[in-house]
Amino acid sequence: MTPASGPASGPASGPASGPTSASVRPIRVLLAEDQAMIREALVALLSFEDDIEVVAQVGRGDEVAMTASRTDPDVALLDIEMPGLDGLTAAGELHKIRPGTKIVILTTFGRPGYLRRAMESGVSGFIVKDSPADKLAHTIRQVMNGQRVIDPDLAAAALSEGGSPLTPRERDVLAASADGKTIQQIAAAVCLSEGTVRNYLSSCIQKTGARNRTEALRIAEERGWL
Amino acid sequence: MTPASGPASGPASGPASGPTSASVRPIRVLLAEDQAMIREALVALLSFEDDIEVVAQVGRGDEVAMTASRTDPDVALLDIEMPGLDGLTAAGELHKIRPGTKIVILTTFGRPGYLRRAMESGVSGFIVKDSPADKLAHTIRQVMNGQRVIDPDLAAAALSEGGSPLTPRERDVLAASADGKTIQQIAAAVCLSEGTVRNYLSSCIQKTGARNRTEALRIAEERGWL
DNA sequence: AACCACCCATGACACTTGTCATGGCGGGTT
DNA sequence: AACCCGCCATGACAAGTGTCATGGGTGGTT
Repeated sequence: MTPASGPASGPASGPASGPTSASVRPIRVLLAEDQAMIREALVALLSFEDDIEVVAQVGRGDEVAMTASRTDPDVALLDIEMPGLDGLTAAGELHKIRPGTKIVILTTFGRPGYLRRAMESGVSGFIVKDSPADKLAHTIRQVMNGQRVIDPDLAAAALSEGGSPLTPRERDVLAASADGKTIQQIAAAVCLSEGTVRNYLSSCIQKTGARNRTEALRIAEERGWL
Repeated sequence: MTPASGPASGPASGPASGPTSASVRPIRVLLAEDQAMIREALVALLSFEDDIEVVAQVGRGDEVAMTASRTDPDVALLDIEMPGLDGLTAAGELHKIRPGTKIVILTTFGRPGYLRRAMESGVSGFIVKDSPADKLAHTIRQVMNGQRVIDPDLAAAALSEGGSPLTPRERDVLAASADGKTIQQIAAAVCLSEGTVRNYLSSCIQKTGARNRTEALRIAEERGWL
């Protein structure tokens, strides 16, 4: 009952002529978004564009690569927050096996660290859900033209921040300290001595400029250092 | 260019006959959701329903009541996470000035505490964004018929939990402890002695069964005790 | 009046956490 | 070989945090 709910419903009736590009064959889009209602709403939104066709939908990050191989999309539209595999990792995986497929990240949080990781994963576009709706179709057409689309404010913020100063191990320990876990629990989770955990956390706190491990975790998350 | 972007675009051509109800006049819907792209995508989704018309969109909670007075909707569809005023408070406000308007909460997180607060605010429907897309239109029609629509799992979870055991002051202090704040900072924020803050936090930790204030905060948030 | 719940505060104590110095191990650089 | 960096660990100390007992004040209930 919703539009384009099948994997291949065919192009819109008549010779498709998109608002900007005049290609006969519509742009084939894979959409990955975990919340079903939002996913189908985005499909509805794109169904109004004659030159764009959603050929596949997935609700988990770990289904992106396989579904792309099967449905051969031109553009993959990926949310970041997804079960199974986050959108950024899924982007890297997809870019490795299908370098020709353009990738657009569509996310709620415009964190500079996300953007940096996205650029390292071969992503062509990065837009936030706060943007007006027409930005979505517009971005899809632009990346198909070989352009890169990045929110200007976000790009500036990402450039002003350097890369993560945390060593891999520090990162692990800090990440394991989420949800108010005890030093004991963290030590058990990462298989380390409690003293070592405290040392790592201490240096995380130093490097983030925080006063707690809780605050350090929050700061590191915002900066995309996890 | 997006469907139903104007406040009053009129009913669909021909005598409207909805899939379930056979009313001539379409159901007038007010949509409140802060993320512009999602909001317009939901509008696109609802535009496929002949018996439903989105007559107003807002991106802030504090605009709900005023816009409802101006546009006279039958149903208000409210997200919870919004700037200005959260959706639950906005629901209470709206229910007070327009008790006839049905209210549906559409949210990302299905927390039992949210549901309880929603019920106290005169809400008729409560659905999560994980639901399939057709649930949205279906829910709108059901609440128009005077029915209540609540996710069964959520209802069970909310019933199994009692109300908040936290006293108002405990709630304040715990809420002020977010983001890894120090006891000093919390005390300054709520204008209390440091010792008193520790006492309140201690009882919060007791009542939540947590081992930290960090974990206590997380638990209280999940249960909707804030 | 007696009682209870909540509010606020203080002080003492024990536990957890953050910091620092120190040292051994492995790998890569100069 | 000397050096630096990251990894892991220990021990000691200081600071922060959680717990408990205690007490005074307010307002509502029985």
